[in-house]
Amino acid sequence: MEYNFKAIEERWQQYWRDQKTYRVAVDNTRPKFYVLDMFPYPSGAGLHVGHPLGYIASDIYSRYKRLKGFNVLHPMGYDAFGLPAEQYAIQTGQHPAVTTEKNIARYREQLDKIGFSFDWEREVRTSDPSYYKWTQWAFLQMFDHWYDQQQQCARPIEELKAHLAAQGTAGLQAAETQELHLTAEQWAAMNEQEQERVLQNYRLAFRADTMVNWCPKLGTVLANDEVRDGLSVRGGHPVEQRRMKQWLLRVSAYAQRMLDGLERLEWSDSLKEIQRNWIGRSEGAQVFFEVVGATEKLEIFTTRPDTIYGVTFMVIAPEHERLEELTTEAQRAEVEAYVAATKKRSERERMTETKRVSGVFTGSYAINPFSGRQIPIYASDYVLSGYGTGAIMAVPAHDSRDWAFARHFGLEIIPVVEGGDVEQASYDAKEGRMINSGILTGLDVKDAIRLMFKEVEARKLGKRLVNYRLRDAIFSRQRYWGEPFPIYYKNDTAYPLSADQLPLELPPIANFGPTEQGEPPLARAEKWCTEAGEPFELSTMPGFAGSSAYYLRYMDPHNEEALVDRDVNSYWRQVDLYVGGIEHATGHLMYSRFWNMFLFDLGYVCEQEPFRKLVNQGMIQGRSNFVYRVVGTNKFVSLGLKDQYETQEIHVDVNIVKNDILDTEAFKRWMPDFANAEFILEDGKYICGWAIEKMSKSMFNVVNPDYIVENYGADTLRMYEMFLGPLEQSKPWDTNGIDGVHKFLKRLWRLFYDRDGKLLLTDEAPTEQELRTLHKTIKKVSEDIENFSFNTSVAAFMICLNELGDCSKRAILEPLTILLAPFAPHICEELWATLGHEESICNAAYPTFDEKHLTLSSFEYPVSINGKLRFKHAYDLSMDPAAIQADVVTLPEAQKWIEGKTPKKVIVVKGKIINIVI
RNA sequence: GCGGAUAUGGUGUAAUUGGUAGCCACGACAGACUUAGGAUCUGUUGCCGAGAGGCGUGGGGGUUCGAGUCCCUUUAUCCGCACCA
Repeated sequence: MEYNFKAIEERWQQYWRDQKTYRVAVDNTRPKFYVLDMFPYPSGAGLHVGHPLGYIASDIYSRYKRLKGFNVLHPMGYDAFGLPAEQYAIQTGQHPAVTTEKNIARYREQLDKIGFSFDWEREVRTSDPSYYKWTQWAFLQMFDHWYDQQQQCARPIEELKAHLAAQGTAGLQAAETQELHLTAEQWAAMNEQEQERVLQNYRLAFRADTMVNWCPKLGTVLANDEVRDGLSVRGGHPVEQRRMKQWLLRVSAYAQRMLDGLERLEWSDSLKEIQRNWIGRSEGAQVFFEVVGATEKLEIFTTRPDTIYGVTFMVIAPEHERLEELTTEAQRAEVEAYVAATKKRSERERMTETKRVSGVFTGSYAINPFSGRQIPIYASDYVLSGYGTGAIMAVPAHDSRDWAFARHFGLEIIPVVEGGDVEQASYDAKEGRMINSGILTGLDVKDAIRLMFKEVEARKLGKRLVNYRLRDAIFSRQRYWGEPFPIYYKNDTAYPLSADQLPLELPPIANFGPTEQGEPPLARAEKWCTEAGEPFELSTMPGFAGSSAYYLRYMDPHNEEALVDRDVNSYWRQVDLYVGGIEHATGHLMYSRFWNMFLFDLGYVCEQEPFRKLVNQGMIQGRSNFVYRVVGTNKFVSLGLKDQYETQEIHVDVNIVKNDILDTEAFKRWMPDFANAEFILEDGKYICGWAIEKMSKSMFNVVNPDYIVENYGADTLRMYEMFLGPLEQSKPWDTNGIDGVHKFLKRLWRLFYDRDGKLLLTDEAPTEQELRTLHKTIKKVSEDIENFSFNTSVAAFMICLNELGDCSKRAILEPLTILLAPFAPHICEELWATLGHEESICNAAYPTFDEKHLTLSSFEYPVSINGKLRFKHAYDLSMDPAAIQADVVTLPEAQKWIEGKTPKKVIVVKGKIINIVI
């Protein structure tokens, strides 16, 4: 009987469904383990062979943990809101809910075929009202809280109101949009709307007029992580800066905690580094500069207060709110022209032309508080409005950008740190002795910085300050297919719905594009207002809203009273292992941490961090194949001969190429154009060229998992994806080579059954050699799984079979079957049944290795390190210990190696000296 | 510009973490069985060399009895951030 993977896989998938094998529940008698995959956005294209890579790895780990006795939570769901479904809707009029539903069905079908151990009863969909109720709920909680910097904790807005009523802003240390100074009397004198405007300055979910990334093509604003190189990540459309009133989340309030929290996470160093950069903490000072003829001082942020004597001018961003006030009549025309020109330049242009110096003099002067000199104030787009205060003190001698600006406008350059030649370039290094710097002269830079921090505070010119690059997240999108805001308006003031009014369901509309007035699509909805007629918010929430707490919902997906029950949450606690792509480093993985910390502050969850350990699987790229058409003919020339002709390279479907050899008949059938193609072969074959490219339809290099499952089975697919290389490494998919893994499973099968289907199992006692092989494999495989080194564990299985030869002994095969079950669950279930077990192999116990069988052949070998003798323990199972002993000989020549000293022993293996013991 | 990662046969990779470089596979070559092979099995396969032998982990240097592994330097590729004051 041959290994009939198709029948086996169908049978066991059905069995798992029927028996609810993968259903989990809270069980206080067993330790828990939570393994999570980043849930997919169900796109219309379905899964390609790269998508399941992480799912397979996490499934292996889940199954392994379960066999080890853990109660494993391993859920799956769909990130179902999103732009592609909406754009498809705009083009075709099909409701996004319909296409999403269809795509999910397709995804589920593909996932099921691969044999995952998901508990599907816990499935969540972010677009489901019973799910997004809790997204809206969390938003309302953020709306109702502010961040107390002193207690490092979110607190109810009522407590803030009480504080304002009692003492105004005095003594308030809150995360805020801008610094406010109010007395209790001023607060009391405000009407409701005025008070609300003040509160918006503190709420963790708030509305503000800010510069946003506006994408005209998509008709929506985008968050910073959704924009790359001035283009939208989705679609690659140009993005421009615009001032708009938007909802934001005060993510920046948690910057320091998110930075500190990284220390406690088992994430890769590179990922932590990306988040550190994104948070971008920098220590410096806030300094106020007096402006000639103005009452209000100009506030700047600097990390180099030591260079203040070298400040020869100031620069503010073109968007700076005081630009107009600082512009003198004489300069007005020029400044306005500059601002207009800046606005016209897209974000992309601004970024690609960073070397181009531009700017304009405002006509105003400030006074350097230390040197007392008058210095001109410029506006330039090299100063960003969003960072710090949008204004800088320029030190051309020690900042390359200021230097370039000063050179361009002929401004003075005063060196204040020894070390460089300011005629040639700025000297940016933070080391050297201070010169030309009044009280600082003669000090080392580091001491000067320290002294200046004190001086600035002593002279009441400003204070020490930590700045973060991390911006608040823009939370509204002018789109239809997202969560509606549980917000309505009265006199342009936002009011929250109460929790019992949730979910606020997305209303049906027929046309999904923006209105002619440029309003979001929800403006088309009928009766999109409260019963009293107050209009609801027209924007919807962004994609990251729904994915920010889904891991919590999986713990308790059917709870209608709470996002997650407290007791349930204190059992599952947090995700122990999270597997997903690194592309979410600055998006989802930041927002989730923020969201979770916020819920932690409110006492809804018991862990600060959502994901304890995180593994980033690499991207699977495509491996494209090419044929070479002789120009002007329908003749195709094989790779090795193509240089003899003038050829044109054409992508060919990788599914009709095997081991780079083209199936010429299939090629003729592939496209009408090629029906009567002729071939110039080499050695009777047509060899294709190849290249590594992104996996995409247009390159004809998409390999579908269904195709692999159909032809080789899910178990082969699972093992081959792992065998391809280290999990975290990006690598191209190459179906060549899958035969090796498939052959392995067939060989395993043949240890149980012969060709005629006769059972080969025996109860014979295993030999010592066989036991050694078994226990070595147990040790290797379990260590490898713990280290996510799945490629080497697959290799270990192959070595194991090679060594076992045709051993059909139950005592060897039974533990081996359990060992392999996480990788190839279907065939192992079948073999497990063959071994006479009635229960699923998922309920078996993972075998442990016995040192006894390993120590037998292990030996200690001496190593001398820095002249000291140490012994290392080694398991070299390929060697007979007796033979090793025999190889220990003394060689006179070895004395030469150690310069005269007499060696005690020289260890020689296969005639080579591998060690000399002194 | 700053930061991070990687570099090993024709290909994917492995190496007890400083101890026989190339495990395990793919591919290729040869053979067996076969009407047939995109089935199965056996053998060979880093490079040069008929052989003995020599050379070999991107390049150069260093530490060490011993380096793919550690240090310095350099090159290439990939990724992240990027007027962040």
